[in-house]
Amino acid sequence: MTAEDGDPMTVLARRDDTTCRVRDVLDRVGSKWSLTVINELGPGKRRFTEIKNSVPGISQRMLTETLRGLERDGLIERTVHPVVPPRVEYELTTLGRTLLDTVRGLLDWALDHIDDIDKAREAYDDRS
Amino acid sequence: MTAEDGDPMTVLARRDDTTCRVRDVLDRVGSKWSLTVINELGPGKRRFTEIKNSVPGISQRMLTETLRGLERDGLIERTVHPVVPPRVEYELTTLGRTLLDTVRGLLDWALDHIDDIDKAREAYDDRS
DNA sequence: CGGTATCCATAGGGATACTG
DNA sequence: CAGTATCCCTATGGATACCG
Repeated sequence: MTAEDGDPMTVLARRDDTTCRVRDVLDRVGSKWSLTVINELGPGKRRFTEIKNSVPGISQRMLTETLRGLERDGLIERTVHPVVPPRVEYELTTLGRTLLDTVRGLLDWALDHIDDIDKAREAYDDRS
Repeated sequence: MTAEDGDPMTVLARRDDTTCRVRDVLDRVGSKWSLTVINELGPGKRRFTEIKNSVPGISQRMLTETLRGLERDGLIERTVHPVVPPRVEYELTTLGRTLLDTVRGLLDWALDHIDDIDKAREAYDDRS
């Protein structure tokens, strides 16, 4: 998996234009709410307000922007049902689904190591 | 928030205080340069300037801040060699190493799907 | 070399009000 | 319900200069 044959080249440094494009992707995926929202859509279709309620702390504005960004990147699909009151549903696309496992990996890692990190932070802050 | 039965509760919505702490971790890990830097330290010890050179676009200030944050979280260790000129080396801790695979997963995903995403963006922008 | 310190512009993002 | 539209403040982060 690694290119550890004495070559310190990494996936991100391989070529500069590729690097920048990877950065674009990371900026989207790593943006404040994206991972959370993608994970939230894992189980299936969700409505706007459902998502909003299950992601504590997100504002209406940020949810809209996050969803638009993910839609633009082809990771989720937005379906508007022409009824009143409006019903809008979001679901992962095939592409989005390929990201789901990775996202879960990161989220699970975070959950598993929160305590370690908290301790490390305390230790660090005490030292200084 | 309500916890209905049959509700698709997710890892992030499980409990509110846990949610917030996961957010903290995600904010660190998902911050602009962290994933890249962690990945960069995968192969082993690196010096400050080495890292800076292999992460195109990062400023000295941002690299310092990113490294400090990761150090505070116990993900990397900083070693200062008392020589002139100074020599400072960074390497992943055991904890940091547990994150490496996940990080690589995300980076690899980004690399693998850049083209898909670019196409999706174009298609989206054309439509609107 | 490996940082701080400072200044400063801009994007991120909250709060609130309004709408089809 | 599912958004826009504003306003406005703050954190992020680039550029530059200096330092042990």
